[in-house]
Amino acid sequence: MKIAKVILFETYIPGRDFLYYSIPDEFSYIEIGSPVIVPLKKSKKIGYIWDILEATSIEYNLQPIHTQLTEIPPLGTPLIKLVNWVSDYYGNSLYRTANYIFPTGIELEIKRYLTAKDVAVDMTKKQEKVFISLFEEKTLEELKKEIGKVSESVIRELIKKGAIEERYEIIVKEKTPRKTVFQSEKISDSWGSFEIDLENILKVFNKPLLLFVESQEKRWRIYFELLKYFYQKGKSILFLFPTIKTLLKFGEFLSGLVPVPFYFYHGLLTEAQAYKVYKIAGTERTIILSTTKGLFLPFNNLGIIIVEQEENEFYDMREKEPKYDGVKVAIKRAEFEGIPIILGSSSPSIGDFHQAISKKMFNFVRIPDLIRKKITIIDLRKIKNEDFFDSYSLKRINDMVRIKKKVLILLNRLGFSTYIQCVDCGYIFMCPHCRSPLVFHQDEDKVLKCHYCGFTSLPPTICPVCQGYNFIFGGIGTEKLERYLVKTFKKFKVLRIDSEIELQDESLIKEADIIVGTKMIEPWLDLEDAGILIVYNLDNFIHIPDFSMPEKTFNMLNRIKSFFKGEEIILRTYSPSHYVVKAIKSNSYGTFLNYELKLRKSLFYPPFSLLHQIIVEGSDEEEVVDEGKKMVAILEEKYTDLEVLGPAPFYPYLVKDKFRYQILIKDKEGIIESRILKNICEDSKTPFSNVKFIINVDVKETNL
DNA sequence: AGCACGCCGACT
DNA sequence: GTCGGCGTGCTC
Repeated sequence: MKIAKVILFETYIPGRDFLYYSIPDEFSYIEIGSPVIVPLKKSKKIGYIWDILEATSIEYNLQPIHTQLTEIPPLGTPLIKLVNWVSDYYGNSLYRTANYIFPTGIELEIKRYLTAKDVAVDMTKKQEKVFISLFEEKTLEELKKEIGKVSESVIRELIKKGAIEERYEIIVKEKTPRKTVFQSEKISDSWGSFEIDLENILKVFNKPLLLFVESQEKRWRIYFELLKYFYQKGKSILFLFPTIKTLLKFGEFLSGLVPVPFYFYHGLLTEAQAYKVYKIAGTERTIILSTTKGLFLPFNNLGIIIVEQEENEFYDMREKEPKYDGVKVAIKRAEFEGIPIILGSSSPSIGDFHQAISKKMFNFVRIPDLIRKKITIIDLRKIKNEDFFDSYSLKRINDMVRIKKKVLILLNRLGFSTYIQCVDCGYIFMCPHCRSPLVFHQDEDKVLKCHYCGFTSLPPTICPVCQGYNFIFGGIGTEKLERYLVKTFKKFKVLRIDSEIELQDESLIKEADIIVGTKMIEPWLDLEDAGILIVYNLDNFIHIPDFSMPEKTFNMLNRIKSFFKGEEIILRTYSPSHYVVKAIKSNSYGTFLNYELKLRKSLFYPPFSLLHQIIVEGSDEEEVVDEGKKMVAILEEKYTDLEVLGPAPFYPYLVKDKFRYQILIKDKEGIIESRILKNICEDSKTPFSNVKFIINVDVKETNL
C-alpha cells in the first residue's frame, strides 16, 4: 500500500504543511499532483497529493483518501517543484504557497442528512419533536428551519439511543462565469505575419534569452511570431505582464493577428472567470496573457514563456506571502519544464544584463533601434520665484492644449500639500502612530492623512507645541497641482489619476486635455494623441534613499520612451548633471550601465552580491535595537564572509506604533539561504520578547 | 484554525 | 436523565 502526502485547500493546521493518507488499491493509479477529496475528522476536504511514499513498517491508522477530484486538472511535477522552490528559496510557508496556486471557484458542500428509524424508545419532549420531524429524511438545516433551534446534544442523544441515523453527502460545486471578458473579444480570420527573422532567436534557446529591443512595437511583433511558431507546433504559450493595462494592450495588438481564442488571467477577473481559465490552461493547448500569477497555472504542454518588461518592478511580489520575484520564478518554471524563456525589455535590468554579459548565464539578443525623442531638461536651480511651473513648461503646455494634444504630468506625491508646518515654531504635523508627516487631502473631506497607516484627523487649528495658529500648507501634491491647472487652464479638462483607476474609466482619459498622476499612470502614457510628458520633479524619484532608485528611474523613463507617442519629454530637476539624467538625455544605455555597475561593484550591491534584509519590528524601541544587535553579532560570528549592516532605522521607522529597524546582509558568495536566516532568528530571539523578524531573501531594493 | 467532544452546572 | 455552554485538544 502507498501513502499520500496531501496539502489541504483552505484548511490550515498550525505547524503542519501536510497530512498523510493511505491510497486504497482502487486508486493506485493516482499520481503526484492529483487533486483529491480526503476525510478530516467528520468532514471532507479538497487537497492535492504532494508526494507519494511507500508504506514502511507500521504506519499508524491512516484514513484512506476518499476519491480523486476529477473536476480540476492535476498540477504536474514541474509545478510542484516550482512551488517547493518558491517556498524554500524565499522562506514562504509551503502550505500558504501551495494554497496561493490552488484554484478558487470550486468547493465542497457537505450535507448531513438525518432520518428517524422505525424503533420505539423512551424520549424527552425535545427528542420526540425532532424524531417525529425526521420521519422523512432531512438535512440539519431543513430540520432547524422546521422546528427552530436544535441542540447538538439532542441529536447526539437520539443517535446513542439508536432512534435516528445520520449520513453525509458530498457535493462538488463549481462556479461558472456569466460573462466571458476573460477571453479575446474578436478573433482574426487568419494568422497575421511580420517580416521577422526568428533564426537568431530560436538558435539560442538553451538558456534564458534576454531580448533587448528598445521599441515596444518591434518587440511585440517578435513575440507574435514566436507565439505563432510555438502554437503551430502544438504548444501552449504563456505571456507575463507587469500590469493589467499592459496585458490588455497586448491583447488588443494580438486580436487582429491570431485566429484562435486566447485568454486573459489577472486580478480583475471574477472567481468564476479565473477558474475557467485555470481549467482551460490545464486541459487545452492555449495562449494565456497573464500577470505574475499565471506562472502557477497547471499547463500540461507549455512551449514557451515570454516575459514582457522584465525590468519592471511590479514583478517583485513582496508585500504579502508568498513573497517572490516573478522574473526569477518564471526562469525557474521554464527550467523545470525544460522549455525556452524570453525576457523582453526596452531597458534590461542591471542584474539580468550582468547575468547575460558577464556571467554568461543568459543568452542575449539586441536588436538596435534607437528611439529619438526630444528630451528637455529644466534646471530648477536656475528658476527663480517659480509659481508652479517654469516658463518653458508652461509655454509648452499652452502649445499642446491649443493643438488638442494631451499634456501628461508625472508627479510622485499624493494629496494636496505634503506637509503642514507651524509658521511660529516650525513644527511639522506628524502621524501619532508613525514617524511620518501628515498629508493634507483637499478632496477627501479636507483631512490630514498618514500614507503609511491610514490615520486621519481634522486639519489643525492650533499648534501643539507653541499654541500658534498660522500654518503653511507646504509641498506640492497631485491635488494641489490639479487645482492650479484647473484654475489656470479654465477652458480645458484636467484629470487627476493617483491610484490605479478602474479600467472602464478610460473614457475619462480620452476626454482629458491635461492629465496629472503618480507613476501609476505609466501604462496609460501610450495615448495616440499624447503631446508632451512632464516629469514634475525627477528628484522625487532619483533621490529616495535606496540603491535601486536610479536604475528604476532610468528603466521607467526608457520604458515610457519606448511607447510614448508624443513629441517631447520634459524632465524638471535640481540635479541636471546626475548620471541618470545624462544617460536619458544622450540616449545611452551603455553610459548608465557602466556608471551604475561601477557604483554597485564598489559597494557590493547586487548583482555583485545577494542582498538579504531582516526587518526587526516591535513596540519597544530599545528591545528592537537590542534584538537586532544580537542578531547581527551572531551573523558576524558565524559567517565571516558576510558584510552585515545595521540595525538601522528603516524609514519611516515608526509605523502603526511599531518601531522598525533593518539589517542588511551583503552575501558575496551566495551562501545564505532563507532557512539559515530563519534558524538564526529563532535562536537569537530572546524568549517572550515581542519583537518580530521579517526575512526577505535576495532583495532588489531596500526600501520596500 | 476550526470543530467535535467531554465535562459540568442547571434544570426537569 | 437531559440540555446547553464552554474549554480543550486533535486533525493524517
